[in-house]
Amino acid sequence: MITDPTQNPFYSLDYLDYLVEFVLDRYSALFSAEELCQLTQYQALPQPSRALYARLTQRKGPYFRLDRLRYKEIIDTEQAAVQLVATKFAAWVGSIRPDLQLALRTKAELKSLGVLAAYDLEQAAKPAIDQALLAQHCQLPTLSILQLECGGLIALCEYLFFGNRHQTLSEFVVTDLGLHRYENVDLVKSSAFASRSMLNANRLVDQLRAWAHLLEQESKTLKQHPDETRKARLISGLQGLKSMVPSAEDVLNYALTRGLDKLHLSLGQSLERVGHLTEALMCYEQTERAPALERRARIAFKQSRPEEAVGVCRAILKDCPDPKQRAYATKQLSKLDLITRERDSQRYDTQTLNLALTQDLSVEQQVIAHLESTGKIALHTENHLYNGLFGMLFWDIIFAPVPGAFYHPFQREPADLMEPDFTLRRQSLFEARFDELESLVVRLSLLTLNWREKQGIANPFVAWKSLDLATLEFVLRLTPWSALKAIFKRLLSHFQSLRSGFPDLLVMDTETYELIEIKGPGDKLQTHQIAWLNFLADQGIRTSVMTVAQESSSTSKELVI
DNA sequence: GTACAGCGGG
DNA sequence: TTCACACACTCAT
DNA sequence: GAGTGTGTGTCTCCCGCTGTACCT
Ligand SMILES: [Mn+2]
Repeated sequence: MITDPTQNPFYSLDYLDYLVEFVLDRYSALFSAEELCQLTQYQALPQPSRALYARLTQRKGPYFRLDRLRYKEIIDTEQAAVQLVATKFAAWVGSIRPDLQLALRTKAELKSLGVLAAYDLEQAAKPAIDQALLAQHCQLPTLSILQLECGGLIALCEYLFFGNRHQTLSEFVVTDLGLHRYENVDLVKSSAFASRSMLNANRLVDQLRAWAHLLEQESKTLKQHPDETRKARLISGLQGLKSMVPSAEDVLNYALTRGLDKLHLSLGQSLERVGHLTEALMCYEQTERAPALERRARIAFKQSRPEEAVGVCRAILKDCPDPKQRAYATKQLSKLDLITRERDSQRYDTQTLNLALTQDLSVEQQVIAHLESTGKIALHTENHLYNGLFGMLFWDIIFAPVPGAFYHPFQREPADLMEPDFTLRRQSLFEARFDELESLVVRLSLLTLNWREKQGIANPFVAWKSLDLATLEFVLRLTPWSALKAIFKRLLSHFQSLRSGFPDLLVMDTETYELIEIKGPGDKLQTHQIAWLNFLADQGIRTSVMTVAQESSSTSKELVI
């Protein structure tokens, strides 16, 4: 904890000071001379000015009415503001911006000044009022308006600190209030960025992804409501964006690789949607991330280059772990008689249940209620169950201070979690843990210990609210280690694509449990669900798919196996 | 008058 | 400002 | 039936205030 925001009126300033010192300590080599100078100037400001700056940089801004700035830790706001202006951290713009004199006033204020009645604008919308009064050069008493300068400086510090653009200083508040909890990891001088060029590349890719996201939305809109003009603009936007994507340099960090991968997929998908298949293909060729290979194969088929498509499908089967892409490749190749699909027999059970379904509850909840009437306890645990057990039993390894994995105190996961070499970089730790876990006593005690000690702390594998200790203990006790070990190893082999697809329900009887995937009317098994169902069944875990049908007019509830 | 969205504080 | 899942829709078969 | 898109819950807090639009 850095400070207690409920007690310390200067909490906002203390957080900013902490952050600035942190980045100066760790990243001073990445700042330009000008940025360093500004930061030094900031640190030399009198406390009230720094306090005001700390407040304003957290707000949307960048314009603020002096008369609306009231903070209990700042006695003389005007004096603090004057200092900020003197050091160029802010500027007075009230007298040179008549538009702001209007925009920063409320409708009620303009009304009490009598200008609405004078120009017959009582019923107009606020933007229209502002525009009209501005055009009339309407004179009003001048408000002092402060414009924040160097806003980018603190944004840069925040980006350096967190290594991403979605966390901000409010993370400090929320954490010190106990609303978020993060594992305490020794940061071992790890850095989010090793050089300025790496930093810049990350920020650029973040920006490009934001734009690509907007264009992706636009491409969806246009698919529904075609408009040639907007489509042409969209396409040129996509092409422009595509040409701005930096090539993978040698100075890559995990976040940048991931960002680039997602950017290529996003652009590829948008281009595909507007029918520019060749350019989409070029995007997909830039990344290994699923479903790039599948998209490449589909496009090659569409463009009548079956040899190329077949090659891509073979590549999927050769070294891609994603079940969805593998299923696609298998299907295509066997359709062409290029492989003999070893009759991938179904190894899980199926059952059908007729229920009088209602709209107000999910099918899963209704089945749970039905099972309870038969004396069984069912929970909708889905992916949380085995992932949660994994998180509990491997907690300290997930948060092991591997170089480069943790670089600030608010990380919910190691930076390299999704990397293929995540396991390799923790090889000996995993091996030792797998050995220890051979003992049921160790498994149970690790679970209990971590459940108590780590309660509520963020862990990418643990969804605290949807689990409870008794359930996990029950499952741990009743799952043979060989099965659990196999599940964990499969999870570890490619967490990104294998953490999902588990059956919906955990159904517990007195001394057994089973897993049931619920399929309501109109819902079908997905390929990664089939993959897990078969795998779990292979491990000897009772696994089935329950198809729920709307009960016909008869009132009987019957279970047909 | 109410409903709602956005913002800001802790 | 994600991701997983169920569900709805379209098209070609 | 396959492919694609959409809606929902969940994730990364939660409450209160303000300003606006729209309303019987
Ligand atoms: Mn289901």
